[in-house]
Amino acid sequence: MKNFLAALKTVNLFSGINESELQPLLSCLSAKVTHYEKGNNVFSSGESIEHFGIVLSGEVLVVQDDYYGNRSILDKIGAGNQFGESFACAEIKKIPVSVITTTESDLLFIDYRKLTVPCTKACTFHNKLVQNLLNIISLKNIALTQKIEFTSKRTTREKLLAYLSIEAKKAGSSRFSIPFNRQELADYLAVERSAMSAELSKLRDDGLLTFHKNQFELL
Amino acid sequence: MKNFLAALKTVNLFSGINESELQPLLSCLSAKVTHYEKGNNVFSSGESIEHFGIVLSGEVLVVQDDYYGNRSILDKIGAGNQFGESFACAEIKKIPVSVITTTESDLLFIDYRKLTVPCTKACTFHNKLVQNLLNIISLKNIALTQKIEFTSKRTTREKLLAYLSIEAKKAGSSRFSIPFNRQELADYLAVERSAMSAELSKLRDDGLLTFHKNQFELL
DNA sequence: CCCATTCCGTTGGAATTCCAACATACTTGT
DNA sequence: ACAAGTATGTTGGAATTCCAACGGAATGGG
Repeated sequence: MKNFLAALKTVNLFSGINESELQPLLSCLSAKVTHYEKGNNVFSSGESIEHFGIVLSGEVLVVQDDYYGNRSILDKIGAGNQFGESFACAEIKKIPVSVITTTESDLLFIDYRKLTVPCTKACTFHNKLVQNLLNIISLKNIALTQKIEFTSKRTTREKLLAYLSIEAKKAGSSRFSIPFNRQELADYLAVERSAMSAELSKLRDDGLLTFHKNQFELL
Repeated sequence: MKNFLAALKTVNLFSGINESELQPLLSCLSAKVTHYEKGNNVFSSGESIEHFGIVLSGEVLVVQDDYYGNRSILDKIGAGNQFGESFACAEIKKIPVSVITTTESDLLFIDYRKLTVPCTKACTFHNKLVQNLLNIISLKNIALTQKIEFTSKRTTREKLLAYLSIEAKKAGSSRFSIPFNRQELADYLAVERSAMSAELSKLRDDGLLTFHKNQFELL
């Protein structure tokens, strides 16, 4: 486990937990590390899982196959990040996704039930872990809700204005910068990059905003 | 509190908790009921909240105001349902939404920190509560992710096929029914109802599926 | 400095969606 | 059975987006 200390320290599920507590914590949770070769199935859709994973080294993909067998990539998880926690915590009988390794990987698995049930030793970090987990899932929840707000608008113009006006409000100023380049913003809002660029220019011509690179100002 | 027993029994956060345990549970959590008049602000955007609400009677709206002051309704919460739990659990400094009552309402507030910290009396329901909360938020998470998968497709046809093919897979059969009428499905997929109807007909003519009301079959 | 690459804005035609309007079931209440 | 209301399918023109292609600006090596 020592080899993975660097990775473990970057896991946000463990944030606020002292490095010296990590070892007892992991044994208390009876966490297990498993090594996978490239291209292995970690979880298969249809399974029921009560544990979730943390990538210590390597990379995994969360993928979804539709009725016709077309596979789409939902997420790419690198070292220090976790996967499957929502499915484990939701206790659903059949997970709708599969998880596969894209490289040789070391994965840490944690049983989510062990988190919520305080152990006999009254470990102090149990509460912290649960709070961290709630934090992580809730933050994701908020981000997803926000994104749906934007992508549910019908036109590119509406999507842009919805997104930019929330960013302005978040920044507390009419001048603000966004964390995306054009292609990323287009993907985020689910529109064409070039059409979005054109619409940005039109918004500028209509006197609604100005921009330079990822610096924007609403007028 | 007794007046609200019927409502409390429908709260899914309390599912699996015995009715006789509700009273001690609520006092252990130092939960408080507050009465609101119609049109009151329960939470205001910009605040920081460490407690979330449960509607015992009446109704509240979760709303978001953009930079220009346009208000959009994110959610409508009736008796037995909760609001704000993601914001409380995410511990964000400024919530991006406001919550207002649309009718006279009785709201129950619970401090989310009291949930995660076991009390001195070792209440048995603490674990259950935390698991329920994780469950609820995770399920919402999964539902939101799924919806984004569909709405991120570019064309109505792609959205329909993505949605229907996942429903077919979920049902484990090429024949299945969906929980939406046409207008609801259109709203869910963020497209026009009439355009969607037309596209459904085209998909039928193209031999990809058949349907009758909310009964579908993929071919 | 030059070359390759990436990012961004622009443009025009094809494809798609929106929108309003209308027709036809199907439902519901009386 | 009838009327009113709701849900769904259809259609045509307007508006929007997609898509491919291109050019210029900015960036990063070598």
